[in-house]
Amino acid sequence: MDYQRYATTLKAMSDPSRLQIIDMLSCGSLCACDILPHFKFSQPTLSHRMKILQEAGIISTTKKGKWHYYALNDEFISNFNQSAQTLFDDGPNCACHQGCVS
Amino acid sequence: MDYQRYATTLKAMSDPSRLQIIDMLSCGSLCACDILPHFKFSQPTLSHRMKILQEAGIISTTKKGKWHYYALNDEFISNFNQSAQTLFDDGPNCACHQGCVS
DNA sequence: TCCTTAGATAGATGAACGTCAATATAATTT
DNA sequence: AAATTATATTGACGTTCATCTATCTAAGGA
Repeated sequence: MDYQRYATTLKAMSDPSRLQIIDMLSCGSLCACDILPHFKFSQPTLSHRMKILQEAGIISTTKKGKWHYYALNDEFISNFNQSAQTLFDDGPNCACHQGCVS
Repeated sequence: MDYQRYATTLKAMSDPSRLQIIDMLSCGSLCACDILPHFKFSQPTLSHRMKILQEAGIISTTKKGKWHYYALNDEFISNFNQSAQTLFDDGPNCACHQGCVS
């Protein structure tokens, strides 16, 4: 499995407010102006955070008029669940397949 | 859901080598001296990383003679999977339950 | 055209993180 | 007891990260 790629995804998620944003997006898309009032940080900080989520492949942006709508990527969720399963199941990188006695 | 707690877990996981260590432990326990040769970093760095994983509740340590054995915590895996499901499913913090139109 | 609103970008600053060399501790072996 | 092996701790240093203020762009409305 691609540890680097999965680590990048996890790092983008590893923040309480980014998790809350993901939770908020789990039933539909929202624009930044809907998200911002739920948090204490500034607008540039939200913009920065959304960029992190986007670069990690977690969300996508679509533009409508002057609003930018953010939505969770479906592949993100399925990739995430699959990576978790691969990680926790016995696999080729698992210790017991490399000659170690556990 | 407890975003802070879940974020702490994800942050501890959000590193390629720590993911690889979790993968190695997914079928049994290992001591540090079994893990270290798989990586390029030094022994103190491994010790530091194991402490991060332990403080996040991901692994537990048991001492046998001069060896410290590390093992994944069962609750970690079940908590992780449950948190993921809670996050991605519609829930009370989801946008559509807070008066936003998506 | 000017003003307002939504959002992004730039640059600065302080905090957190990863790493290593050196050293400490603890168990084992000789 | 002295040497060795396994691991942890300390302290330092450089890097990355989160945040802010200020500014910029783009779209809409007066």
